[in-house]
Amino acid sequence: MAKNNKTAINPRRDEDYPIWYQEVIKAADMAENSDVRGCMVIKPWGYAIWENMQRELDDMFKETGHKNAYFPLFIPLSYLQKEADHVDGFATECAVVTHHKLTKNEEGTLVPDGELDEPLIVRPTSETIIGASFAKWVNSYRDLPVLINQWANVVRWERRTRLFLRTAEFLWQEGHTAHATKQEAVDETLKMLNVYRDFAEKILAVPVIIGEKSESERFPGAVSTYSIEAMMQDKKALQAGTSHFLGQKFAKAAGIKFQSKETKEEYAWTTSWGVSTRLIGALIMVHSDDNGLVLPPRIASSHVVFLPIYKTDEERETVLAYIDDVKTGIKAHGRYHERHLVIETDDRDLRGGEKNWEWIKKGVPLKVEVGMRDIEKNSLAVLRRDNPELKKEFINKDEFIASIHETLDDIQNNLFERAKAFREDNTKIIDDTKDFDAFFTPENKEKPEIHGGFAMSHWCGSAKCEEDLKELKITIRNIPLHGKPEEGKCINCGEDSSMRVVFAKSY
RNA sequence: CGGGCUGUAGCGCAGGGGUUUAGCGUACGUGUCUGGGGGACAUGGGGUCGGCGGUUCAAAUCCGCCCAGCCCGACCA
Repeated sequence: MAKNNKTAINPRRDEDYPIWYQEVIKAADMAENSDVRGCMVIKPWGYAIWENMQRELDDMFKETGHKNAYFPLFIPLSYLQKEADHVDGFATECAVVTHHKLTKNEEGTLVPDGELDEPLIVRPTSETIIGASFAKWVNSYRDLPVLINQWANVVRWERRTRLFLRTAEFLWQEGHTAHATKQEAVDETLKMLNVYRDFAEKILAVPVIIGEKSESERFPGAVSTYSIEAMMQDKKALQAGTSHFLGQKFAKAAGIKFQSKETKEEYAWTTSWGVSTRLIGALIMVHSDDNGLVLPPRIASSHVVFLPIYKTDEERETVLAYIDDVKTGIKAHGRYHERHLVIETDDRDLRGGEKNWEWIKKGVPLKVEVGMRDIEKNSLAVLRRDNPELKKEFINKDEFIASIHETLDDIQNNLFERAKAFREDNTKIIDDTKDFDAFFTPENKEKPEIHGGFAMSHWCGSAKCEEDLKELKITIRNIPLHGKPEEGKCINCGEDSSMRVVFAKSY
């Protein structure tokens, strides 16, 4: 059998990152483009990740007092219009429903018919329609706070789409809350931002920077927007989740009013926050390597795959029985972080090497080969996907069973630490304009190599400086919440600045 | 929405007005041998050449329009 030195994914990350990304998705069988422009089909291996995200997040939302509900897919056009900034932000990317039936024309082809009096838009986000409900639900300070989350699909008619990162239709959750006081709403906004950070770091093993968005990057209609920002392996930033303090703007637009203790009529203070299937894109781009997907165990579609190796039917029985035995042992060991371990046995009649590579490309954390030789030695041939050398280890069966949770945790931590080290290696404190320009300028302009990273530099706070820096194709990702106040000079204009912000190229 | 590149079998590609049935690699089916890192041999099946229209005796091939994908911009959660 020829030893093969080439990588499973072509091109490699350093050769062509965008194509590498698509190939990883294809090789892992996670999703594909559909016949509908900009929309994807999420296949079982990819969807399982989303289901796991949903379960983990849903628990966290419930623990912080939120309840799930569901609101309509369609939003009357007039609702969107109620909040001026909101309209400006979304009007250019709305799918609009104008008819309610189809009829056959003379040629026998189906054409839209029955024009609606008022067009409906397919929700790009639900502030306005949920606001309308809140307005009905809230009359007294006793009705507050209202803490609602919805799991839904939304549509944004994006010009340029990429699987998971930006699709015309995507899945997400959107939390919407209403509060009696400003402080309470601000606290909620930050609380959920922290929930997102915990989720990203603990479950996805993706380190993030939490911070506030600059005015130009703010959610349309928000008073302030906060984000979690992650660094991908091409050193670009990805906004992985947002939390918005909406002030009283949407409350005023929708009429969410209540009578206070002091019997005064007041507008509520609202928030909204969301994460989407874009997180799957983040997961791929943070952990995967030149051999395909690498999944952190806490979010993995499956945790362990057994590959039985045998020659005869008799051996097959023996091997499968041995595997069953190991499985039973693992199950008896209890749940992994309150989740049943998902264990597969791949007994398809495929050649060994091919089957091996398939699971490597799918990123399953532990791949275990079992053959007669292992059985004789009461051992297992285990491959940890986080091992870049792809070297398998022979481990005693009972030890494997006893330590499987620790092994999975070790993989989880390893992936997190690796991602964090990568981000730290590529985050620079830069005060000199020339250094700053050089940092963000590729050597090869025609086909830019992977370069840059996060620059922690001073910013005076003006929108003009932010605009000027777009020449370098960078934006302010966010203003870190826990940054130490520090006097300095704006990297663009040299004016006084009291804060360092995160500059980066982004998705 | 602008610029560039690309659409031929599941995937990757060749062919670039006429060569009787459109090829190659790989994947897929069957058989034998194999089997602990991407097998071997044999034998099969699979195609509206992205779509529509035009030029022509003849179009995968030339022309026009459209659609889709990717990259770069603009725009944007």
